[in-house]
Amino acid sequence: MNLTTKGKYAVTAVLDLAIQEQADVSYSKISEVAQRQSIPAPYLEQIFSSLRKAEILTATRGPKGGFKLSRPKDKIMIGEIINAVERNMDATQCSGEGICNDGSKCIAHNFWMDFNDNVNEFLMTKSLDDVISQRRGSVQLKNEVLIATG
Amino acid sequence: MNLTTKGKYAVTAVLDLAIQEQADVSYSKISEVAQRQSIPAPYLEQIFSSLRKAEILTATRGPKGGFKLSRPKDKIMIGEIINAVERNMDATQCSGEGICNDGSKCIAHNFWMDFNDNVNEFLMTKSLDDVISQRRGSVQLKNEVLIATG
DNA sequence: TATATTCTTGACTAAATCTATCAGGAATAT
DNA sequence: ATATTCCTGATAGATTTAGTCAAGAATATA
Repeated sequence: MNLTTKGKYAVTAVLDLAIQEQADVSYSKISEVAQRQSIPAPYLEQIFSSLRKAEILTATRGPKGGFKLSRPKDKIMIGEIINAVERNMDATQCSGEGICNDGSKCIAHNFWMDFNDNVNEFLMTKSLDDVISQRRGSVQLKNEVLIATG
Repeated sequence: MNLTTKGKYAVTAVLDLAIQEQADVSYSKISEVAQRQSIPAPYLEQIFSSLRKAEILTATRGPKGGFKLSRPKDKIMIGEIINAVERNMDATQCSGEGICNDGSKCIAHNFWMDFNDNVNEFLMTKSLDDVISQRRGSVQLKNEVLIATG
């Protein structure tokens, strides 16, 4: 499993675009986002390129050009962003193939599959809108209550 | 956030010791565990050393020596094992210090803190016993139901 | 006591990955 | 035309990972 600076920059930068959209700004330049969020601009270029290919962002070139969200901010999930730029978020050693110990499932295989489910569930149910509205996802809150009551 | 081969080997190897204990085997040699679980023995040596320092395992040297769990298998949590061998499982850029954007919290800071909580909750509520009994943690099952029903 | 066994410690290394940088090109608004 | 902005691909240093290796210390057993 992998969650690096790249994925974190990606989430921050896309959140920045969502906030701009809220303020009625359409396209933002890489250099603007980079400066606001303290991200190296040439690195962000790479990251935005991946996000555009993943159809999370839309770009136009030339003066007044830049990037914007390709969808409403409640329809873009944090997990999508991470998957678009990170190598892999799978916790199994075998990419889920079940060949982690000499061709068979290792004794931790099912545990890591459960872990994957947990992480993916979390990341795929949090939209940009949830995050910038400070709304903690309702699933997460209910989960916390359950844990507290056993 | 980091979850590497090392952490996965660690979980597998400690699960192996838990299974051995269930079969009334007390001490297991590194070489035995390594072979059973397809882990390079000298690497496992390093890993077990960390786990001993974290008081998850107990070792004795000499013939008939080896490693065993330092506590009952329902009192050792998977999260402890990972924390003992991995560099850091924190998803924030700032190690939680809130200085991730030019000295202040970045706009994703609270989200990553929530993510940390979710992951830690999962890993710290799963014991070795839970995993080898194939018991899915009750928290996780309840969570799944909630998600399904909205 | 001698010996084989097993952990203990620390140094070392090759390969992979991460975190960028940079240059040149293509599209577009004015 | 020209300035602007994205687009693409190459490159490279630093860091981390995933191990290996050697020498030493403790212990059981004969």
